[in-house]
Amino acid sequence: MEDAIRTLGFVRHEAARHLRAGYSSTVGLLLLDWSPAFTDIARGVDDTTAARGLTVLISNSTRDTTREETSLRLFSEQRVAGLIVVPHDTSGEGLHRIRAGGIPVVIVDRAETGDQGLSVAVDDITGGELAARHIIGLGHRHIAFVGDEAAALPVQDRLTGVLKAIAETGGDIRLDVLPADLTAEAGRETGEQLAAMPPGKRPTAVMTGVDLLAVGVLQALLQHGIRVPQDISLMGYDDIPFARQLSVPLTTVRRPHYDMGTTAAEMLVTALSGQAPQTRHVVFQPELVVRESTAEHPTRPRRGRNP
Amino acid sequence: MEDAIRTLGFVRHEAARHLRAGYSSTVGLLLLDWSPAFTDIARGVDDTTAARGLTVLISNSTRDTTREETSLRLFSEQRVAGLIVVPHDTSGEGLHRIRAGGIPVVIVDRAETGDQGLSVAVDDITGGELAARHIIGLGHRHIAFVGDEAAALPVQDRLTGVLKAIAETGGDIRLDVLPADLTAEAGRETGEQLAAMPPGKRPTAVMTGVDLLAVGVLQALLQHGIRVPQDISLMGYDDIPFARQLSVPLTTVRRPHYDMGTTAAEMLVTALSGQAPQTRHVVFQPELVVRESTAEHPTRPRRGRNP
DNA sequence: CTGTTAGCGCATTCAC
DNA sequence: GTGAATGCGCTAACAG
Repeated sequence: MEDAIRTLGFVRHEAARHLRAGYSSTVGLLLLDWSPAFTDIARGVDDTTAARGLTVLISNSTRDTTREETSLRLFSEQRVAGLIVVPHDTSGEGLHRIRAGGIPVVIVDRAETGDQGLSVAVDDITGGELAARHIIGLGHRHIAFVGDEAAALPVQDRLTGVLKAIAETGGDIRLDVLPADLTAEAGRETGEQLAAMPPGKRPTAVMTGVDLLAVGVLQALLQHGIRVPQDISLMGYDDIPFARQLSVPLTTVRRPHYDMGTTAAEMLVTALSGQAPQTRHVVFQPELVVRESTAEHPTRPRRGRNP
Repeated sequence: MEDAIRTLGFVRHEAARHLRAGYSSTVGLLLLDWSPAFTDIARGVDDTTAARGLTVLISNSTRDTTREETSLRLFSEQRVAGLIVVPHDTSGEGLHRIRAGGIPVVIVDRAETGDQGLSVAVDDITGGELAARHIIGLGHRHIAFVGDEAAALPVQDRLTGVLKAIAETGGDIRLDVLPADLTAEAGRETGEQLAAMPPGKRPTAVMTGVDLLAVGVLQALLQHGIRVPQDISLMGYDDIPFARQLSVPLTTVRRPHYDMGTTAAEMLVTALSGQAPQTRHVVFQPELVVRESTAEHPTRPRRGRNP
């Protein structure tokens, strides 16, 4: 019988099965873009769901509210069994509708609370503090933060952490916030700006909202003969796989993207099986990774050495 | 009316629509893995299909025949409208069944011919020649090729090109083929082997089947104090986005992965609309990208300078 | 132009 | 145990 099915080339019609059964074995994954951090999350989700026989519908919002809404509507129409979403900041409406529809949604990269939803996030405020303390501890007093404070919530959190760390130290520290999209190209442009400043007026340390920005900044700086870390310390955020391989191995703050993906997928699978989740909201702690792109401020020696 | 639909929260049931209409608006994308080159292809496919309102089901075979078959079966069950597949080398059967089923399939990264299928590939034999000529032109006479000759067909093509270029020069060139999986980790291991050889017996130039391998080789070499390119020239293949950002910017051969993705998706869209394709088989030409990881062989000066 | 109906392929139910 | 009937939600065809 099984043999006959195979020989005759019969293939089950999933749409019909789905319609009849009332449930599907497809889950949706909505990313913000295809950058390395999100690709790692996708890998984690993919590995976990594939092992469970689930199919994954992947979409990316390109950080655009309209495209996000469209993707969510398409997912709804597909009647996905569940959804893993890295939300764009202005979202909310479409997600509420879906959750109201009763299908489980795991929010990734945005801290949630309450006993309704499911989420996987990273404590980026602490991450920002970690980064800033490292830089401040190195003696830097004029720091730049590169990143789009206006757009991405997790980047805002990092900046909040930086400000918190600065506030704690007392207050003779200057922080310039340089808005930029979260791409290597935007990093390059910011690097150009930095390079164009007179050396005396330049920040001595640059922190970026994401590693991708640091990649661009680094490239522009080196191209203009500005040495990293001797002339400027540079620090990223994310620890994407290539951070350690850059021309100057990047000091950064690690976020466990792959694990975020597997965790989100596991939470979703649990929810799909109807079980109560162990924890509704997982928050990963970021970790400082010191490599070679940061160094002590050259003209301001360590406290207690020189007068 | 439209308003009423929106207010009442009505969402079309895609599975029912699909079942009734007999066709779906979902296409499948089957990758070999989530490495940067394939992610770029996915980006291209995603951008193109999203603009057309198509949903993309993404899966990866992890270069495993069984997983490939499973993915293809799942795609069949979903009755995807079309398929874009980067095939694992031992595949064929499952694809034939699907094509026999009449749904259009675009094969990516494998040269196809004939007036039946659709394909997007790169002339990797020429790419291999390009790479080898560059290395040979630099005066290297003992070369290593790192890559899994046994597994991936495109990598075999590159090696074929290398051998061709070597044959053309006459014959005092030694080529060591070092098998390795196509990962940075495998590259690291190969780099360790290279570092362990006595300097005199070491190849003076290393070509890798993919950039990811070169990343690992470079890391291991530098860690053992072997300078690139002064002690060993290193050359990759692919030109992944990070190749230029490595600690030593990588000389490599560029393949236009993103464009391969958009092209494959456009061919699929054309086929779905029932039109005859302009060309069934697109072959991109690779391009040599010389950066800083390759240099002249130190002990063998350029012809015509010293005796 | 609006309203009704039939049937896509499956899984579940009920009859045998 | 095997076999036929039903209906999931849509859309195309048809009737009014």
